[in-house]
Amino acid sequence: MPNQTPSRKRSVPERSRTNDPERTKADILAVATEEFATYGLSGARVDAIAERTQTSKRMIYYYFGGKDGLYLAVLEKAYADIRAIESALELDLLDPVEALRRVIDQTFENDDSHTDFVRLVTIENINQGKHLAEATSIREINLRIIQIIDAILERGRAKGLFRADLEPVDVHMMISAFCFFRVANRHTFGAIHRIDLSEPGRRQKHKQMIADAVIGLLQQK
Amino acid sequence: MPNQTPSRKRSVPERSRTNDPERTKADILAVATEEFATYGLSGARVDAIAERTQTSKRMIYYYFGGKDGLYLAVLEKAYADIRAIESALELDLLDPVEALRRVIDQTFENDDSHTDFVRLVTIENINQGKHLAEATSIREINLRIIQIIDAILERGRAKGLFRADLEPVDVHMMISAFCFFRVANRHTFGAIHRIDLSEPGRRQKHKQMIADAVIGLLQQK
DNA sequence: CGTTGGACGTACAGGTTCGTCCATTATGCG
DNA sequence: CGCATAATGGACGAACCTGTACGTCCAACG
Repeated sequence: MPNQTPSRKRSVPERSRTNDPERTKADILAVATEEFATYGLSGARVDAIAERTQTSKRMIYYYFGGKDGLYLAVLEKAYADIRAIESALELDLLDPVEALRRVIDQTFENDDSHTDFVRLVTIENINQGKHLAEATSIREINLRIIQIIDAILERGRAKGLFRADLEPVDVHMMISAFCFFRVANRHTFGAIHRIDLSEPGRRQKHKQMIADAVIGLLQQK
Repeated sequence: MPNQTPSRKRSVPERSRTNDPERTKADILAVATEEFATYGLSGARVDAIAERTQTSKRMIYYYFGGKDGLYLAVLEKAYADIRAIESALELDLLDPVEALRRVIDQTFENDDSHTDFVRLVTIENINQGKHLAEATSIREINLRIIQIIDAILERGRAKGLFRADLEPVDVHMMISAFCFFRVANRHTFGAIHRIDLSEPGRRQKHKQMIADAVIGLLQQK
């Protein structure tokens, strides 16, 4: 007597399945991004991701190989999405100070509105950047911003506006540090000092602050 | 006939057990700090901590109630240790600019040399600051630095050196953001830009940068 | 020198989580 | 139209992880 399988759940076969690999992958990625950003790499649950997806856990392993593969895909997509925004800057015609102000504004707004991205980067640092090391694509993406700042600094120096002893990477770090910290550490910093960092007034003030500080620093001496 | 325990491992009974609660707790805390800082809250393993301890897992539950309790204790101790250092600053006699430079120097060195602390704060932010909210002691600890900066700003304004429209919290955030970011994001930032943020030359340069930027900002206008 | 209570160790129960097996349906192509 | 292959679902297993039951050891003290 072979194993009968009569008790199959027999869900109403009215709706037929439609294969759509791209949609399935995108669906998984979107849900996974949220899960990883919320709970971290070790805190995220594959089952939880699968459940909130239109598809099943089997598909995660089919397309992404496993939890780590999925995490890497999420990380790459997050960086790529941010790149798309930054690359759109058109600054060649502006005077250096104004151009720099726009770059800072852009970074500020980016970090502020893409909290998932900020959290993923934070998580990757907790993980000591091990996954990022494998993703060569991510490196190229971020060099764009260095080129942009470099060009601005060059033009600024040519006009005698900026000092010459600061490298683009250091200027970028200063800007990034401030904008990133505001978002990444908003919970502890907010709780300790009892302030809401997302409140519009303070937001504006902070944006002004970092711009004034960076530009002031470049004009010193 | 009482239950014989013949198959007992029979470890050389030379060394007798000495009860030392304080030592046991400190031992657990030290190991746990490292584990949590390395793997995060969800990534840390109670078994792993117990194994690297002189004592057993039972004691973790005995003294700290569980994984969460242990994590909270680790977090509190980390903040307390940092406080002890910062409170030692003696700045009343210095002129405001020099005093501020010392505060910045202190913050820079603190973050740079206490990577465990930086990682724990990062982890707590990933966790949305939920544990920190329960630890009222931590809040008080951090208000000290605000008082210090406030006093410096007051004296600076009295002498007509500093502008009046920046709050101590905002100045503190600017300093913290830079110093914290350097350590917290050193993996991703270092990998992307292929630089070693702990290299002495760059370290010095960064310390100079943030000090010049903050002081310059306060002296603007 | 027997009793007592805090400090401690071992083993395990209960639940969770990742990853896979097997079966099934869709789709493209000859 | 039939077959090969890609895409999909559900259930399951094995490892892992937290927390606990239960018993032992030790120092202090009357």
